Amino acid sequence: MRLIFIATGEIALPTFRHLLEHGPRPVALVTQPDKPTGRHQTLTPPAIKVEALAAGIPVFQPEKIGDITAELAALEPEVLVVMAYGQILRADILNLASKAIINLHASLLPKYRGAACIQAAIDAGDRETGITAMHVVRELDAGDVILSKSIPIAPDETGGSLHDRLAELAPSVLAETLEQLAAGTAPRVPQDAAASSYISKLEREDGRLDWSKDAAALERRIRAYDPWPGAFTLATEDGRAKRLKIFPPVTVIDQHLSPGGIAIAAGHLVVGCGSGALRLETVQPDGRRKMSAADYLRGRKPTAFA
RNA sequence: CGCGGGAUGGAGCAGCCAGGUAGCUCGUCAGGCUCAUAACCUGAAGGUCGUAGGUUCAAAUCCUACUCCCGCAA
Repeated sequence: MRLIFIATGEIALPTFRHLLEHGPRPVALVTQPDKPTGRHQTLTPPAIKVEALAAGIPVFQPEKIGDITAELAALEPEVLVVMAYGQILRADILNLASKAIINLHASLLPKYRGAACIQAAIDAGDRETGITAMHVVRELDAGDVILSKSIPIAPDETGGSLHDRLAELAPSVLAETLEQLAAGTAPRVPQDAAASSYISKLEREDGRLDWSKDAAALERRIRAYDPWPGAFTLATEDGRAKRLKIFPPVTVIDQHLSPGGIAIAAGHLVVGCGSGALRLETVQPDGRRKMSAADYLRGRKPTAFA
């Protein structure tokens, strides 16, 4: 089967490797252009590009995938597989493959269409999530579903741990999908639009905690947003607001404090929420490295979080 | 050279702007008190103030270069 793999995010790596090892070997990889990244804005290639080149797979990095429609068509693909690519596909791309264009999405569709699907599942307190294989249509993540596999979400699950586990789940979803497509037995289940939800891309600023919310919800958010985009608050120290990152785990405790109010006792740092409170374990002041809440309190004297 | 913060005994910080041989909160060790404790009291050890130069009678403090850590931004 002639397959073109279209992906950028690291969640796609295990699936790409699986194809390299067990086939069908992709005839090309389409990924995002190298981008300036890190503290010094060095131009960095996507990790998947590096692996593709090492394996001798041709790589395309168009600014817009529509720019290389002809080149992709010349490869006469039967199947396009899209996973965490990061660009919206134009209509002419959707018709390139003779057999199908499918997308692997990290949620149990129709829930959590969009970019931040992994964080959304934890944030919402769901008990399970998964990988869904579907046909790509114009509307984002709205195509007919072929199959999905689910995994449970652990009580201490973080966005990072769930990301990694879903990445490992994806190869088997794709393998089964390809088998069924080849055999002509692939189901095609329309999504229930009424049950759908859309989660837009997260920005760093989205990680700011709203202490008026319920303690349990904040605890979930801190786990969901770790390591990206991270959770933070503005800590008032000496009358000045300083950014303070907050890392899991945090513990929900039954203590009454005003939202954003702080209680310090025996090296513990407790923050009041809309209902209940959170005991913090690990924080990181602006410009400093990650440290325990007890260490933080030794050198800093926060009076409130906002 | 994208912008910015930082490097001070084991930990987290102050001191630097207006140079004059180092301080706070803890930890560690010894002893004391206590039924007991992450409690309290007394004492002790532990730092060539990131590295290398420079200015000066004198540098943690001023100047230069370098190394490393971190935040923003992507």
